[in-house]
Amino acid sequence: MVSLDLSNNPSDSDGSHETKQKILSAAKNEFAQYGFEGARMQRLANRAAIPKPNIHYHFKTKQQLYLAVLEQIIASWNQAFNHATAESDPAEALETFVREKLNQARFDPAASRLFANEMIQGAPNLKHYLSTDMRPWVLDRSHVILAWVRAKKIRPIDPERLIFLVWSATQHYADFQVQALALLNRAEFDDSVAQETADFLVDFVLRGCGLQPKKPC
Amino acid sequence: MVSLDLSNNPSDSDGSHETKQKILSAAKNEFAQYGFEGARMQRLANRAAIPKPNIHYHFKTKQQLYLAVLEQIIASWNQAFNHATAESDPAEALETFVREKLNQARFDPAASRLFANEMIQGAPNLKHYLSTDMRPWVLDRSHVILAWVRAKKIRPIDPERLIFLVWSATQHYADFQVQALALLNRAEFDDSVAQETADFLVDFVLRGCGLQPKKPC
DNA sequence: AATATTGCTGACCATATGGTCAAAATATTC
DNA sequence: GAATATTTTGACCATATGGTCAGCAATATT
Repeated sequence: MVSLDLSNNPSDSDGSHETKQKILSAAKNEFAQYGFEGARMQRLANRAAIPKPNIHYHFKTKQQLYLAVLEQIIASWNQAFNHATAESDPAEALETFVREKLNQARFDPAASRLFANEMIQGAPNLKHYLSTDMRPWVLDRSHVILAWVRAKKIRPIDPERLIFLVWSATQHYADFQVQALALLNRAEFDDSVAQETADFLVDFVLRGCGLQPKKPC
Repeated sequence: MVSLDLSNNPSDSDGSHETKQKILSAAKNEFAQYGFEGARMQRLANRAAIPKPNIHYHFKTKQQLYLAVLEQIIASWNQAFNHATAESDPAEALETFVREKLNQARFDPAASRLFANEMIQGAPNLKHYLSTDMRPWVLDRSHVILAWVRAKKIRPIDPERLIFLVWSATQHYADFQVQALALLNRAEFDDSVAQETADFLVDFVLRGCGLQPKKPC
């Protein structure tokens, strides 16, 4: 599901690898919070606790660093919901999908926010990825869902929109975390909030698909 | 539901009003796309087709302009879902809510994206608004939903999370429009896409709330 | 131990940035 | 229609920005 390729320095044997990861991590957070144009190389360097020129040693330009971060994020997003097949139990598969997506959003909110920023801007660097990698993946997953529909395991439903809805509902908790916490009157996105959220979403999605919720009333 | 107050120039009688609105409109788009830090005053001036100093005549600083835009957006978001009462028909009220929210996202995506940017950044300028205005509003709306639950018009459900889900599902179509179009393989968010989306979401939300969808099978 | 290679950094640069200001243009008042 | 107040703008400024570079430090290599 990966398409970007931006291998940078030819030598990645060992020592500098650590620094490079520190930079990538700091960059992810900086870009996530401020977007590409709003990100500042100096502030990024401060985050990584290294001198600014060191960044430019490992990544020639801001743009290249940004692309490297994007690549890393995309590469890490290739697991969830891939297990499900036409033979799977829809309720179980959907529940796994929702929980995995929510975990991604929870444990790597910066990745989610960076992606959000890129989308808001019109995906100037990911347009190709959207059509070349993401859409085929969605199509593939849609076929599974449609198989469930044909087998009457699930009510007729637009699979693409279902996937998109799960994405929005889960990612929103990462991207709009301040809002979520303010509205739920919670201080932080801790285990209890996460579990309540996951339970709610699973329940809601299953019902939306016409499936029985876990706890029957 | 409004709290910000940043009246700028004392004289707003007439002539400059037009220019001011042009600036505000251009600023909304610029800030929406690039966020506060990524926005450029010069690019903003180009959008508004006026010289840059003219902006600073009407708005002292970038920050003040940003706040003025935020204020305008917030003020325009005070209608949807306010009609519903404990006596309303839940299905009807929820449908209206979803459709109104989706229309907002569709016809003013810049507003939605600007708000998204502000949330992603941690709401540095809207923290107070979230707790002082938005949360009370959500609480108030929650009471209506809870009344429906008590009256057995609707299944037991967490009202705050329901509202948050509708927000996320609708806003996502504005904020992630490129992604939505790429995944749905559509060229633009036209009437047909909008209607299909609205129908899907209404149906899904109603089912999620345990209500009968419009077209019974 | 000497040498080559890689990794790191302080000082620096050209340019872009938010913002100013005085003067010009326009509108308003008497 | 002269006088006044408001709005617009070209020229300009101090600073911040992404990026460079020469040299130093550390690590491999021979």
